[in-house]
Amino acid sequence: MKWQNLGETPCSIARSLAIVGDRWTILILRNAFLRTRRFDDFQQQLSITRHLLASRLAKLVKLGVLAKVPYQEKPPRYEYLLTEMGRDWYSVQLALVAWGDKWLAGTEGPPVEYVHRNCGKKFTPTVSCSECGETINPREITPIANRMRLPSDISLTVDAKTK
Amino acid sequence: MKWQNLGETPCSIARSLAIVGDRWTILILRNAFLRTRRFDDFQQQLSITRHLLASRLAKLVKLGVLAKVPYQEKPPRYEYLLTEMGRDWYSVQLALVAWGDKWLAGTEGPPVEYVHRNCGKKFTPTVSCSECGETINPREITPIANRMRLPSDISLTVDAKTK
DNA sequence: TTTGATAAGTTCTATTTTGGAACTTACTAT
DNA sequence: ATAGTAAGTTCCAAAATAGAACTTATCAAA
Repeated sequence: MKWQNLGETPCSIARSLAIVGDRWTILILRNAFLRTRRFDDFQQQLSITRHLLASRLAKLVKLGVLAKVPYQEKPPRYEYLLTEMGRDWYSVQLALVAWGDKWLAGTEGPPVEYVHRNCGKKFTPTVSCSECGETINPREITPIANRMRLPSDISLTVDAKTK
Repeated sequence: MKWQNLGETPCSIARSLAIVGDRWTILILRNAFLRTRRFDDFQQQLSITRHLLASRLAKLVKLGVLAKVPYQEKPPRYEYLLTEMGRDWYSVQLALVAWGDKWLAGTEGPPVEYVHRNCGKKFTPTVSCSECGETINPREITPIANRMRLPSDISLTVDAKTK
């Protein structure tokens, strides 16, 4: 599989990875959500090379995740703002944070906590069913292939024994 | 920033990326959730080089995401099974699928749909608040740094104008 | 009017990572 | 004896990345 083709395969994971499938891109988006907008700020905060940053930002703009917006004309200067598509990435970021908090935080607890202002409480981001609201358990999900060919043919179960 | 250090920074996103921050690893986990367990099956399904597959599997085993379990003794053969930590990754995967379905599926609709057997319906994975159950909107979240230094100092707002 | 600073990149070379293919080891089956 | 299977390892060429310096455009200060 070549990375150029990845975005064209009938799999939403593969397609997403074609955009955000490298570590720098995800860190750039993390900082965008923390209100970083300018080239040099990203560069200094992340210690990313300028070359890579330029190419990642250009890609995110091309694909519609960020918008490059002028903030002054003389000399021309731009900032990178999250689009609606970019803002929607927040769900994935929160899910990633929740996983890291649970499995990688060690004894010190999570590096960042989140308050949901609507209810005023610190919370754990939870992936739930849009229809019944229940928290998702992988064992209770059946994937149905529309156009993607699944490696095996059937439903997802996680701990099944070798036949 | 060097990748070796990424796992040690006080940020759950960075730490998670130290494990799953490359595209192959995420595709390996995708297929693991579709019941693939053996080296050659992963290799053929993904068209990944054997060398990379071996190194990615070893890393996932070392970090506790997969378990390498013998399934026969003569000759010794192993399969790679998701651990609890690995199964928990499913939340992130679903969030990623939901994002890809929404923004990258085009007119054909999602390549795979998911049924929540508990309620019997096709659903969209939704990230919600563990405390009040509401769907999360990034504008309603305030991150609180415990040990991570935030680039700016304050709360997250996505579309604020340049000052 | 030279010097310095700032922002947003681009260019250059060295190093690291990845891709592709063949090879190895330890069995089993014909 | 030959072929097949599973799980890797080895080798080399090609691609991506890191690190540092350089460029362009403008403003501000000395």
